[in-house]
Amino acid sequence: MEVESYMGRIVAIDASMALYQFLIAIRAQGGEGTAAAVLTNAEGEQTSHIQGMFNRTIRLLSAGIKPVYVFDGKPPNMKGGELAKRQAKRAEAQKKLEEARAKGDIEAIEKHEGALVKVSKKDAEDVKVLLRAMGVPVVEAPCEAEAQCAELVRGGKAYAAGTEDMDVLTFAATRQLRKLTFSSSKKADQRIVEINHARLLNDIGLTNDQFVDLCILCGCDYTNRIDKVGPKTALKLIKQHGSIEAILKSMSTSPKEYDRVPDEWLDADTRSKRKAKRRAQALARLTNTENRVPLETTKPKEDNNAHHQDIDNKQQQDKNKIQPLAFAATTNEIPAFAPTTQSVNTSTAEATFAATTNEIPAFAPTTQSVNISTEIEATSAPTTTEIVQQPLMTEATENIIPMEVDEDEFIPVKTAELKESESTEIELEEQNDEDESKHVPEYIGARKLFKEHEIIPAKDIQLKWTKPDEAALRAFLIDKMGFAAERVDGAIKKLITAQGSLKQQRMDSFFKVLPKKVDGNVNKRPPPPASKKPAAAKKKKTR
DNA sequence: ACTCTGTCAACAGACGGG
DNA sequence: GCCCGTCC
DNA sequence: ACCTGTTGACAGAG
Repeated sequence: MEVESYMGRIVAIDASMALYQFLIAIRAQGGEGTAAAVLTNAEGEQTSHIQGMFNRTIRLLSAGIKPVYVFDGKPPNMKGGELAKRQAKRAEAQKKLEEARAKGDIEAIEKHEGALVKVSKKDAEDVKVLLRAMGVPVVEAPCEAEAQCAELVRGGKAYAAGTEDMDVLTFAATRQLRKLTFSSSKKADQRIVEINHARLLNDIGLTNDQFVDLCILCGCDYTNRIDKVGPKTALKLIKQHGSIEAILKSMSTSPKEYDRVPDEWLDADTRSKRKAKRRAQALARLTNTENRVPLETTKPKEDNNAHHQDIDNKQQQDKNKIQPLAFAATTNEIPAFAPTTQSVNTSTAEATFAATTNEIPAFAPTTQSVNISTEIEATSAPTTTEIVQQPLMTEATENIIPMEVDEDEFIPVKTAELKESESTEIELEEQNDEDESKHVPEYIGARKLFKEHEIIPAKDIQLKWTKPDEAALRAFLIDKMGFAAERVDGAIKKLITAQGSLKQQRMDSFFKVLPKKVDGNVNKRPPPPASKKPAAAKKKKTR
């Protein structure tokens, strides 16, 4: 869509994500032999994000688009393995950065600095001050900003969520706008991409519940993924079976396939059985080193994982010989039963999540389903509201066939010989098993996160765009942040013009026909065309 | 040889003058 | 239009 | 104290 089509529209934007991007992108060369660094004021406070936000907001307003910025609250208390992975990655980057600094390797410094960019509380507060002075509304989400953006759209307070992050659709935002970063100098491809949630569901032929499951399968953030299952396969599987539970059940008939399902996705019972099997395999291989029987899933991909393996080896080599073997036995980076911080974190995080989700008030679920089903109308309306609620979930979970433990085709088990040498490792693992009786499959937690995310109901939020507070802006930008007075004044002029014309444009869009050059019309809400099929490809096709 | 998948690494702004 | 230096 | 999507090159499986 052309920019002009969105004149007068309200767009909810995830501020934290924008800030993050600005901090990474807006950097200055610091002269010869120095790494590029974020812009700062005299006190050394970061200003790149201020610069970026100020410019972009003025540009949006000048185009007649009314932004509302939504800030993150507390992170959701889940993200078990993912969280641990990120922490590890971060620590690694930190280490590498220091090494690079010591060596004076500029390229490496920049690379690792980028990986460590973080939006601090203060950064966000600074931007809130800026936005309020600009007369632009700010919403503070209780949890994830994307979820709150989606609620604003669903509740009619905003026309669309403006973000690149596909998660808003999983949160059931009615519309999403991408590529909202049109620039003043016209480069090629200035189009804004609009994605309509109801149409998307209609086109790919899924209910919202199925769509959420699809996103989880594709690896939406909060969970591990099933190896070999990407977008295409995930869609195929969901269409074929209807839910993750049904897919798992189907996969459980083939040991080879079922091996790919991450431990965290299994219920406690199946999971501990699998672990018992792995343990037996590992021990058998340990004591039987001359006579190793190759496992089918054993080949580690040298190129991909060699790095990680090295690290693991450095740290654990002599402590625990089971680790490398276990690593080989699973395709995941971190064996779930390995006595590392990772597995501990995972279980505690999940326990916390399980405990807290009960407290989440009955916000979203009803609103979501109702809105979606009313918009879908034709195709799948009857099913959407009821299809996947608790009953199906639990029922299906119970039906999953546990993996066969005893018949090991490849392992010659000689239990008697194993015991004395490896008893310590075994004890370690069994201690973990205790906590794991409470284990809830990861994808179920993720599902809850998408469907019952903590939000402020849209009806409780009032949005207002007011005249900018010129004095406050000058004080903040010029005096505090050290911006050039000339530029600021110029920008403020633009801002006032844009804010002033907002009302006019809005009236125009109500009472007048739109400018001639626009061939579509703004209010067009195309009904789901029964014939239009190619759109299904649009979602994944990069084009 | 060809297609479909998955994985990895690299990368991300906006303005204005020339 | 595109390229490139600059923003703090 | 957490924080990501896209792209293009590439490898492996069917």
